[in-house]
Amino acid sequence: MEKENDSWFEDDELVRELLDDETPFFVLPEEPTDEANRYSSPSNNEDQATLKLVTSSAVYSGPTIEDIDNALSVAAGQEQYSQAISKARISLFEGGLGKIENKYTLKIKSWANGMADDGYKWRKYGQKSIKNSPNPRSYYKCTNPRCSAKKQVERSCDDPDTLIITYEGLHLHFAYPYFILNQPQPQASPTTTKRKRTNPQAEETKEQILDMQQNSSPSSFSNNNTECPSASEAMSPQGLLEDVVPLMIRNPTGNNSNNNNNVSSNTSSCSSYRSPPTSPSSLSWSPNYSLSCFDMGINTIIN
DNA sequence: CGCATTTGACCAGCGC
DNA sequence: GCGCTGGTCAAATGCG
Repeated sequence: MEKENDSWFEDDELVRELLDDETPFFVLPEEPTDEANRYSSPSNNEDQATLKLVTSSAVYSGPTIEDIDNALSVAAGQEQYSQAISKARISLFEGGLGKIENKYTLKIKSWANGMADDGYKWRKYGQKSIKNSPNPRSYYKCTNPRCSAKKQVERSCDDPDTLIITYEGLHLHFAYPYFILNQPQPQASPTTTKRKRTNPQAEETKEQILDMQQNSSPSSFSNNNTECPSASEAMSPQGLLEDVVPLMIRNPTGNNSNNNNNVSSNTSSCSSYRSPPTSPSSLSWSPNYSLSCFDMGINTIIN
């Protein structure tokens, strides 16, 4: 919660916007073509794909692997992204990422503090002993009340140095920055933006997003996750990958010498709410580090 | 005192 | 139906 350094100020601003019920931070473009021109980098296809995802948002029933694959496949037809994403996926799976039903699993070598950290803030809510395994399994939930992401951490019984981390669900809040905004300066005139008329479909979706913001108090969210629109559908392929990519950063085979590269320069292009690593026992790396590392990978591939 | 973690109880799903 | 197993809940505990 406490601010680590100046680099968090931008994120704090974003978080405040996200949490402010009075401010319609996410608004669909009135004129998609104009928006597509505005967000023309790297390609209009990306915006159209994202728009498609946003406008097709439905009742949130929990992200699935299909959601991820579908979202990824949206960009798959686009030359730049299909290449980038396919490479990223290959890299992920080569690094130990596995896919079991609706969960992603990752086996990594633990070192130093012996804990795995992906840059998100997790709350441990349970621990169970596992049959035929001397090591217990820990259960974590994302501390963001709007997020249903969970993960399980256990040690491999074959190799005590290997952590088996199972990710289930997506970081809903992490999808927020990928909503298309029709206001370059969202704080300029919130009231006018909120009631601005658009096409009916866009208006409906905007209302869904606003409803999500208003209904997603911790209590209501915990009672009923269906209040939320599909995060996975509203998420860009980049965001989806980032949800699992952070673990790759900790892959022992990875090149950790890149830690300090482009940390600040990339946060603006991919600002997001990623909770600071506050769990004393499990967190040991910078969220900006994970973010920038992925950005470097994707940007390198794309460029 | 507030927050995170621990830990035992409870519940649901599944196989026999 | 019963027992086993995994997942979740919530009170107790610890720590800063």
